[in-house]
Amino acid sequence: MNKKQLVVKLSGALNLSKADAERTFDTITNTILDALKADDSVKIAGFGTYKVAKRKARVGRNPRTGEQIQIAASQKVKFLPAKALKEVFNK
Amino acid sequence: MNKKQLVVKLSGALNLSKADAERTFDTITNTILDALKADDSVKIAGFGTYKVAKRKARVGRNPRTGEQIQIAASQKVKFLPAKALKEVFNK
DNA sequence: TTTCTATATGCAAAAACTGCATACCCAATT
DNA sequence: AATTGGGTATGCAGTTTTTGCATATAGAAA
Repeated sequence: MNKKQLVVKLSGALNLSKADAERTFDTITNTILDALKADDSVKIAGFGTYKVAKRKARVGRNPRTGEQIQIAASQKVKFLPAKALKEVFNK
Repeated sequence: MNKKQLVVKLSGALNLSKADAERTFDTITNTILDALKADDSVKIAGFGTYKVAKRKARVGRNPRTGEQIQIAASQKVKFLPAKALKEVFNK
């Protein structure tokens, strides 16, 4: 399912125009992103937690040439599924 | 930030009551979950992709006792941040 | 049409996962 | 508004899993 299909579903479920549904959805993702940018984690009960994970620098490799490469430290957004979410998929 | 705080922010940004903002948000998470339950991945351009990862059974270990443990196969929801999202946190 | 994403490759190192106790924070009920 | 029940974070070791490097291409999405 892509974003467009999701927006269509939301449009129906929320009784909104597609444009409004999309705007609503974008507002939510932006709100979450803003919190993450401010180095805050976002905990959503029954769904999961978004947090920014810091990854250390390390040695990588160019798979084509086999050549070693230094990989800089980086940050990435992590999503940790809530307990309820894990149970849904393991019953 | 927890769900309640997020709902308050959305309520302001979307000009909705808190109850409506929460209902809207729940509808979105439920829609995503339904797709995942149907074994579909959810790809949101500019944000990320949710998919269900299947993990095989394996042998683990109790860190306290060192005892070997059989771990059953399981599934978990994975979130892969989109390119745009990685860039935000690495500039 | 033009941008975005998945894939596939080998390999080193970081990170996750396991059980479990404690502390903590949140959500819901009274 | 306050209490309580429950989910979540943390630390521990050692093994499994994941990550992410470059790059082209195919396919899909905006």
